[in-house]
Amino acid sequence: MARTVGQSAAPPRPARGRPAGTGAAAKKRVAAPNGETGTKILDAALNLFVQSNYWSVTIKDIGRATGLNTAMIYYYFQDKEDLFRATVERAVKHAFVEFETRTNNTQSAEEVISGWLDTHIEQLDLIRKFVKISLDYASSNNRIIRIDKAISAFYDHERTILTAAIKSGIAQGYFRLVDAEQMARFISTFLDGVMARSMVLPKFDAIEAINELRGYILGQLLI
Amino acid sequence: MARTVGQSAAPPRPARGRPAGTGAAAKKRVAAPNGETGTKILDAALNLFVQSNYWSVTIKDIGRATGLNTAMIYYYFQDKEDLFRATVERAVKHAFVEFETRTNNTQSAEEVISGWLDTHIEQLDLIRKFVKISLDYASSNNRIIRIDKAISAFYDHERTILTAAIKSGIAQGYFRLVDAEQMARFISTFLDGVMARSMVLPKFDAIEAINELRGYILGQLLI
DNA sequence: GTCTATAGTCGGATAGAC
DNA sequence: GTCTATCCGACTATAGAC
Repeated sequence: MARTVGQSAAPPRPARGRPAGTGAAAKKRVAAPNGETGTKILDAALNLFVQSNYWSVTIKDIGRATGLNTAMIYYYFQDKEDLFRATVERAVKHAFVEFETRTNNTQSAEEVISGWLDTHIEQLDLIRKFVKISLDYASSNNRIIRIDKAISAFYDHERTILTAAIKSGIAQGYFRLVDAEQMARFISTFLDGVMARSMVLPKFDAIEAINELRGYILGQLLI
Repeated sequence: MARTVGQSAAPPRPARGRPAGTGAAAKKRVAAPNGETGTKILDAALNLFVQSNYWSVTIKDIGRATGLNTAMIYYYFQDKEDLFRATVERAVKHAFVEFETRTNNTQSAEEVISGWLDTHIEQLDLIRKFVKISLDYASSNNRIIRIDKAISAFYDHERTILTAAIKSGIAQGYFRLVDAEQMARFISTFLDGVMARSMVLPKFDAIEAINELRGYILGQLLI
């Protein structure tokens, strides 16, 4: 984000509380978080992070939500940031699975685009969670390559699917000759707006907005 | 935001650190924050809140940024939350001033709508700040009536201007007969998407996106 | 109005028993 | 794998001198 005032960028402050790496432990995660407990922690953490935000949720909150002792969190994850990273990656993976299921069988270009919007309606909560934690992560000033990649992967995937569908529709003579990349970006940006606005204004009707988008888009595309 | 998991909503936790109202002070703000120093604090606070977020910014950060002692913050504001409230209200007020200046002299309906987009391009940074702190506030789970009102006022103002312009254009025969409310919501939602996406993806070209929106909108409206 | 100093509290992370 | 107990640091807010 552009900074307009001549303040020096704040370097990432170390987390509050006892500094990590103080003790003698070798600092390796003992268990891969794929078992029952690790997954339970990830699910609870995601919901807590989404309900408020990364900085407001404490390790003790996650312990309470899972019925686990706080020390258990550190048995499965290196630290709070590592837990957040795993949470983001898991959310993206979930969203992907839904998307792939949707776009798996070959469909007409119009069905792909409309199906994409349907996915956003059906998976509204999941995608809003993804956007929410992406926004939180963006304001953390602490880049983590794996998280950057997970977020980019989501948007790249979206762009790829939409662009291909639009180009295909044009090639087959169903769609008007539009700039496919631009149109895909337009759809994607609007969908982000739906997610953002439904966070800020609880009365906002996200489904209605998506359906209105569908009308505009198809009106533009269909010959 | 809808909660899908059966966890009880976390009640707002009291702020960390020493509890407010512990001491004997009468707890009234001594000075109205309109003087030089109060304004300086507000400006610095806004920029810091936007650069990262409410929970990561400390009173000491604001002290450093202003060159003031931390105790001075509490001389001008009741507590951190009160400072945040004043910051939001100030940002909204700023944005309003810009908008009013723009929409002051009578113009054609097309000019009003296009001018609105121009305002978003020219005041991109200011409006993004507003959206950013609105999003942060939305995830605070701690409603403050004055902040709710300030945020709603912004969106209501936007809706009013756009709807009126579209209706006027229709009445005067320049625009197609569209649902004015729906179209205004569409524009407004897309603009939110532009702001959100430019936070998440630094490479995103917000100005280009707004100009593309202009093309779509005028294409829809103009006969 | 501005500062120094510090109280009171909370949260992240660890050690080590079982 | 799970828990108890606790350390250490960071934070908000205050008291009170000047």
